[in-house]
Amino acid sequence: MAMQAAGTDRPATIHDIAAICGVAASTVSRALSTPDRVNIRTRARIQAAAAELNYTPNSQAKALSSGRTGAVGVLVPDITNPFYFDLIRGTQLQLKAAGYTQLLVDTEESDEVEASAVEQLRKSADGIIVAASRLSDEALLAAAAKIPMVAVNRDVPGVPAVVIDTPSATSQALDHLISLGHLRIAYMAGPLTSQSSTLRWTALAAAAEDRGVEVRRLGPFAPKTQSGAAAADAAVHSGVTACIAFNDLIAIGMLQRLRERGIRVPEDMSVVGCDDIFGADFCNPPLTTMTSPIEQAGRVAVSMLLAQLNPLAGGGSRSRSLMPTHLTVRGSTGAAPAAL
Amino acid sequence: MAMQAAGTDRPATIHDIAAICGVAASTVSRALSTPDRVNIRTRARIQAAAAELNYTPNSQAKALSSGRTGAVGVLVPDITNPFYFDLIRGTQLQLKAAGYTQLLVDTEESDEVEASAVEQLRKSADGIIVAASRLSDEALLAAAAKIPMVAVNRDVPGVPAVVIDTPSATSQALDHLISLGHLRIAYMAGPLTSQSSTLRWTALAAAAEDRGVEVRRLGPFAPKTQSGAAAADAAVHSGVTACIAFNDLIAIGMLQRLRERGIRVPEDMSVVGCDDIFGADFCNPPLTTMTSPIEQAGRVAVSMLLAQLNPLAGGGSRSRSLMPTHLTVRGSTGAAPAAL
DNA sequence: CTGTCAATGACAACCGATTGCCAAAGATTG
DNA sequence: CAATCTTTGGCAATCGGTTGTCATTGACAG
Repeated sequence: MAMQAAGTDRPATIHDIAAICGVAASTVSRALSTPDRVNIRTRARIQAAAAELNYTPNSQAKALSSGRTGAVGVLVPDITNPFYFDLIRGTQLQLKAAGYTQLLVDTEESDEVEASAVEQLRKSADGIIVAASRLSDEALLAAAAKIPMVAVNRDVPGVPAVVIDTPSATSQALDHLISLGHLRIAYMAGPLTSQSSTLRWTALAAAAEDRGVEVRRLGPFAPKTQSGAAAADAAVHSGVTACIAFNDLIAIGMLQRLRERGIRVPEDMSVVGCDDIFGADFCNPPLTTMTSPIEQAGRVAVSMLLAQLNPLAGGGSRSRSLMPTHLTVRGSTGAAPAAL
Repeated sequence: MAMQAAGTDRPATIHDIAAICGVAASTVSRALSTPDRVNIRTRARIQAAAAELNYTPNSQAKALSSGRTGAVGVLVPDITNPFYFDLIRGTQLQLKAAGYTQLLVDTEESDEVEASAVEQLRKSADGIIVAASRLSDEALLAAAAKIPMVAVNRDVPGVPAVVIDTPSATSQALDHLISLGHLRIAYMAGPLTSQSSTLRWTALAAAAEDRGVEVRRLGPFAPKTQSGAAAADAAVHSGVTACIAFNDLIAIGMLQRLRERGIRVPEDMSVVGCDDIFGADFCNPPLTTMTSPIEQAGRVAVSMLLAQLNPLAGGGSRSRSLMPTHLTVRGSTGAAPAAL
């Protein structure tokens, strides 16, 4: 059995170490955080004692006195959406590497929940990463003034952001469909509050006009596989031969519905998704989609946030990062059906 | 512009309220947390002022002085595994409903990372939920002695747990396969450190002996779609006509590989998964699998943990909860191929 | 009219660290 | 040998609450 902390089962504090080493608590604090301010021999003793007692600083106390919490809030609209899994994984990895803790919050696609989460996190986190914010531009800007923030897939001047460049990939998708002979194409829109969906539609409409093909907008549809049924029916009813969906969830849902209705993909209808989430490669048929570097976006967002928090080295941190995407062609797109 | 906190942009504290109401800070604290200890009129004034200043208690300070953090750690072996998405969603929902914050940690399938996370969380969380722990029985028991804990899918006497009863579902799966005429069946095992995999195999082997069919164990395989390729090859090589996979990820990976190799499912080979994760219903062919109430398990785990933390009402909290599962038959299982 | 008790709210210690300020001790220099 | 500077480490305040203790007050019973 050990000598010192035999009886005490509660975690060691800075005072325990101070008592053992015969120094003041403040000296222990300095030895551990500002080693240069302490004599090398005292420091060694203190560090040895700390290791002996298996000391870890109490993060609450640290946060209270220093003002920094060592935590970063990550806000996502829907924790069950696989898109955010990849994002969360990216942030988690990078945050852990930097010694930060991730506070994950599901804002349930609600601007109110999101606003209150921001208010809450303002005190318990050093910064936040907001994915696909549902807040208005003004509200987001106001929030960014209160707490260091990086937005993901949300472009508001004045708010540092990581934006996945799906809009430019939509023209690749469009060209792909055109090259397969499609002339009547639909865009299956996402939520009205989603800026991504709006930007994607704008880019698509511009590209369509440029190429002289007709693209109509249908929806909005909730970004869930279940809404794919409605989307599929709407697409069939509108008479298009190909669709570009707001995201893979809708696209996968469409595939299921089209199969149920006996409409063959891609012979009768081509479907393009967006994001290349888990499942896009093994659905039936495998989904042609715009592949996004989601996890990487999460890592970049964390890097930008940390740069904001610790503005140490030279070179001001970039305030906007555009992530490239590309079209991944699989089995859900094919030649347009011959006109009757 | 407002009267009081016009200039100050930093969050209001208990002292601000005290100053406004002309009472001591402690009175404010009591008015908000122990309303009965304060005169109803003073209380009203304080509450009004608190609302006016948009006061929210500082969670760090609260944690430091009260010893309770209002946070619960959730440890999962692999944050990218869709199984845990559902679990996380369940815990997130229930924790939020109870006013707790979720601290999500990815232990990377490593017992060391897991142990250090537990040690860390011990000070910054009121309790933890450990999914599919990789710790030894002794280590887990020791950890549970230090901090309130609920294990998920890990059965160690003395540690409260939520266990999804997949072992008993394996005999359903086996009977299903037998009824389809399969006589040579393989179990594609998960990680050696996974207790779930071991229990599932034990149950399956017992059931097989009971029914007089041959079930061999192959693997272990990592619980990822990528390992499905190796699993598929092993299954084909072993000459079985049906497999029961440790989980859906492996099963889905197998489907992909079998398709590549031109082996038809279910005509040449039947595949059964486990968990019914996102994707199991739209892969090709749709996967026959043992459906687990994963999200519900997360919610139950939180309830059990909270009951442990606040042992208020009568009826000691249950220390073990078994979640029922059932077989969901889809397209990946079919009649055994006729013997040559 | 006085003694007892409950209700109320102030005071101060405390949670575990950080940090500004200062004094003591040792090193350096003229 | 004295004067000055530097290193080192202690003291105490602070962060924002919680909570035990105690004094004051008014109500009520005897």
